[in-house]
Amino acid sequence: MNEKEKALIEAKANVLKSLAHPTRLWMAEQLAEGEKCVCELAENIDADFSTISKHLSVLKQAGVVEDEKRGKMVYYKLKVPCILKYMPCVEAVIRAKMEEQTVLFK
Amino acid sequence: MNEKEKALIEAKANVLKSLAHPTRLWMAEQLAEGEKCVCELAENIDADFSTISKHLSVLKQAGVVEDEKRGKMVYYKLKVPCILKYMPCVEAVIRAKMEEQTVLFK
DNA sequence: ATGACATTTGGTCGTTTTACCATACGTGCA
DNA sequence: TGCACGTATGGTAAAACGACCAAATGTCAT
Repeated sequence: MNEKEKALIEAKANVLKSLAHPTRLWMAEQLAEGEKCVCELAENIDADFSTISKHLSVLKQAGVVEDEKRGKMVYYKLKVPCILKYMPCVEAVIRAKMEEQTVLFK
Repeated sequence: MNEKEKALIEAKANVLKSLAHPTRLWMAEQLAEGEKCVCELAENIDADFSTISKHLSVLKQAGVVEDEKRGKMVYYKLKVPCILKYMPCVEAVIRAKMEEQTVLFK
């Protein structure tokens, strides 16, 4: 693996990592419906505002979302919407695992 | 968000997390070509065997890969191959970010 | 300007992750 | 049976992460 491939793998892993947290994944899924301000996202998250803000910052750093300040509020939206098209496959992994465990009881 | 939704989000985040490490993502990509034994994967990774084994164990726990022991060797393969179909979109995120940074020099 | 509001930033601390080393386990061959 | 080989497991230390609190920033209305 050369330097370039290594850098690409690291970059990809980083994008995945940004989504690999329940709160951040949930936020991204919410944004799939359209842009939302931080306050709207925060309504349904039981965590400090500063925590929420930091999670959004991680997604932004990763390039998954972008923000725009309008008045007092900051709006976030998905930057590359396909980023969530993947979830059915992720769910397939989970289903496969659950089925396997279910078999143990038969 | 009810308990069930919460559990699903956590499960999904967990699958993503298993892939959100350069070494593990690289391994998964290698396995897309077909099953490989630990020794084959190890050839191209600069890390301790125990480290490699633990990474594979994380992928297995997450349900992304499965293993099969044949003789002295253990073979791993992708369990749900679609899990890598996503990478083009992940790369799109990276490209978008890079283009943005490039613009800064114009 | 002042205060209230929405969000971000800095600091601290407990938890999790990751890498390495040493060691254990299971398998096939001498 | 004993040894070498391929892989997994346990322990430990360093680094990264995530949550909270406190305080800063920027914006709007007064």
